[in-house]
Amino acid sequence: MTNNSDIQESGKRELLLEGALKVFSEKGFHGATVEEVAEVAGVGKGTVYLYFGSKTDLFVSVVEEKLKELKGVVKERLKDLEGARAKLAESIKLHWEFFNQSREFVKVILSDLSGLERELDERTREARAGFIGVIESVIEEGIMTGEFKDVEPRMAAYAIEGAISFVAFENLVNDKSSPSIPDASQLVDFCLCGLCRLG
Amino acid sequence: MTNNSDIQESGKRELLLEGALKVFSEKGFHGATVEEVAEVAGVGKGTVYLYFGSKTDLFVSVVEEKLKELKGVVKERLKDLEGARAKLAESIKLHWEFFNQSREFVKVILSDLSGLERELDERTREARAGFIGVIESVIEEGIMTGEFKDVEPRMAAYAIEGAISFVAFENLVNDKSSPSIPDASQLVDFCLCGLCRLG
Amino acid sequence: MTNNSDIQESGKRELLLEGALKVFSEKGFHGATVEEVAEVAGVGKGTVYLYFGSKTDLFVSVVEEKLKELKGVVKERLKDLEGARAKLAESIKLHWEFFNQSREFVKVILSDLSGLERELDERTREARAGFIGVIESVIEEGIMTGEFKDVEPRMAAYAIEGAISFVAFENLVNDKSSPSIPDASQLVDFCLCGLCRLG
Amino acid sequence: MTNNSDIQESGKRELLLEGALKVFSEKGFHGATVEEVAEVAGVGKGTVYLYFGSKTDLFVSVVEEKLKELKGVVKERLKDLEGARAKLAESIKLHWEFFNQSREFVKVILSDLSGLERELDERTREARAGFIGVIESVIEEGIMTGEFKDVEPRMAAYAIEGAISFVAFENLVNDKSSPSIPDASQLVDFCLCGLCRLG
DNA sequence: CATGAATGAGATTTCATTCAT
DNA sequence: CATGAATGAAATCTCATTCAT
Repeated sequence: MTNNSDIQESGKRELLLEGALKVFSEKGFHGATVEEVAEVAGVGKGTVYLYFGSKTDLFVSVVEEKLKELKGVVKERLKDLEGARAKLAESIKLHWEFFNQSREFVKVILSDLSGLERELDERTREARAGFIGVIESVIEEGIMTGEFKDVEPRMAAYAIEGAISFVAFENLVNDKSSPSIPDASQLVDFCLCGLCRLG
Repeated sequence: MTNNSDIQESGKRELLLEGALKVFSEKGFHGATVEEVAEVAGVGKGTVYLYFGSKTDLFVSVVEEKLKELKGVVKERLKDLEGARAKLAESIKLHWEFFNQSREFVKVILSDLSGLERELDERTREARAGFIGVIESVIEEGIMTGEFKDVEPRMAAYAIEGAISFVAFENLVNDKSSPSIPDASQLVDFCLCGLCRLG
Repeated sequence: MTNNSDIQESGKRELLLEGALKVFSEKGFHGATVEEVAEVAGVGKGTVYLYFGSKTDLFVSVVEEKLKELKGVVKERLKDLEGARAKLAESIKLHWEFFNQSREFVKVILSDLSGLERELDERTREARAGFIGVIESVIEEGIMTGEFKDVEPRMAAYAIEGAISFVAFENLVNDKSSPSIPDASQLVDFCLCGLCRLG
Repeated sequence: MTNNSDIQESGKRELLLEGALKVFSEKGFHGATVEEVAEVAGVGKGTVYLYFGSKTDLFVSVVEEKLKELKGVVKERLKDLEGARAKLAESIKLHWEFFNQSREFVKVILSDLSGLERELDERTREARAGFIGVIESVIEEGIMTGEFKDVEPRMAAYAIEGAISFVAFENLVNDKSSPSIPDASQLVDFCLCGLCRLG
């Protein structure tokens, strides 16, 4: 949809996104080569450029895709919940599950994109913003209903995102095959109530 | 005959570390070139390899150096404080100041090093762990004194580190010349007490 | 059952030659892509290879076609003329008109085909030679009748061809929408009488 | 002087220009590879980019260099001559000698540069114009002194240039080891007096 | 006959690293 | 110790050509 939009639905685009996710996750943006992505996707090198404008476009597309996916899941699940607290808890839980399900993806998110072309950088930022926007909304809602304190919603959202990402990343680099904290409840508690024991 | 060790006392190493910090911060690991670092440091390109084994070694050294520095500062300041709460608050504050003082450094910390040589990767991890260890200790102390809940200290430390980093990063990519939240008090409150209104 | 030869009478070949002329003229041999030629011709990319052996073959065919066409036109017009002088003048005029009618074609003629496959190179050379042969014959005739000096006919023909081509090309690269010398009379005079003022 | 101006005088630049002249002459711009040029020049591939910004820059530099050289030679020789006629004759002679001395260079001059970057295209045009300017001046002089007819000087200059180039090229593609017309006198006569027998 | 998705050889260019001075 | 000219491995991307439909 980025480059050549009218290509027959052969599923190659999906194959490529999957392969790219895998390779970028393992090696990061710069460590990965287009050739390897193509190989993993089971297509020729040139085919990549039939579906994506450049290596960077491919990368950004992977990020967009995944974040959009998560955003969708989160929004869907929040519909049935009442109360900002419950919603935030659920968001964090889903987020956590997502990161532990396709764990290497954290590395993709944290990948060094300094020096990307403006437009693509923009797209990454937007995808991230869109995704974080969901959490931001929940926080805003909580502030309105009085459940949450009067914080800067965006800041809080990024703080939460950061907390989840870093814990997930830590799990990852320590090569634990399963996360050291098995469920998200500790993170939920941390975000909602902080570290301090209540008065 | 001021100094007879085989450590060159010409100060070039320091010059290089400074230059590298600046350039890596601006362009990230992959965006930076050894040549530019040498230029900024005011030395020849070949000189880099007299003091550092490789570009990566230089990069890792910068990270180590900076994290060690911050670790030292934090430890020093914590000595005079009483109570894990106060100590954690101070840690966060210093951390925040650090990130906003040499703001671009966040990018360095988050830089994509996937696929690095094992040894160097190890050193980065250790530097980070050592640095985070300070916060971890404070948390452990708080748990013991009953100030903090009985959380997994490492997880909590990473959550805090992540929260700070992401908020700082968000400030960065939005090109705000000054951070949107001017001091760290909101972050401190978030980490200590969470989002929920008490009672 | 209009035509039973194995020559496809769908007109695609002609369409392709036309499209190729246009595209090669605009972008030169190397700047043009087979895909664009096919697009302009309104056929599929693969179709090109049904009618031509390769991109180069297509290119050479265009040259052949056009030069043959011009050769035909010139020969036809010369039939009714008397005297080598008049014939040469008419040839130059037609040549000039041709170059200014499909002006970009000069670029095609001058296009860099170095390193072409021998066979194709040969064909270009022959086409050019055949085309120039007309002028050569006129010159030979003029020498016999005593109208022209006893020059090497081929050399003279190439000199004339070069003079016309370069002036046309100069017009082209200077982006003049109409040639700076509107008719060929100056060129005719140059070729017939040279620069020097008589006696 | 194009890219990195302050490189020690190791003679590599000259080596590269020579190698490039040779390779571009044999294979044309597109047929030549940077690697081969480097090989012929006896340097590494990367070295090319130390002295020239790109393959195209290298190519244009060769053209500039050679045309400037010829221009210089012509100007020098014309100084001692009297009369536009004699000057033009000498110019043509030198031109002819030049083309037959480094004969393959014609192909370089005629090379297909469609689609070059604007700036470089400009440089080629200017080099050519500067070179042809010499002939143009001579023609202007001749017109003023009454030796030549009142033609458009630029057109005449290009016509002459074209005549010489095409004859030289014809010699070349026919693989004659020595030119079919050994000296330039026929060309001189053609340009000065045309084909027609006087009176 | 016609198509265009797929391919992969091949070209340019960058840049970490070396080493002669 | 210091330098920076030289190198060449490696990566991205293009595009003529093929072939299954």
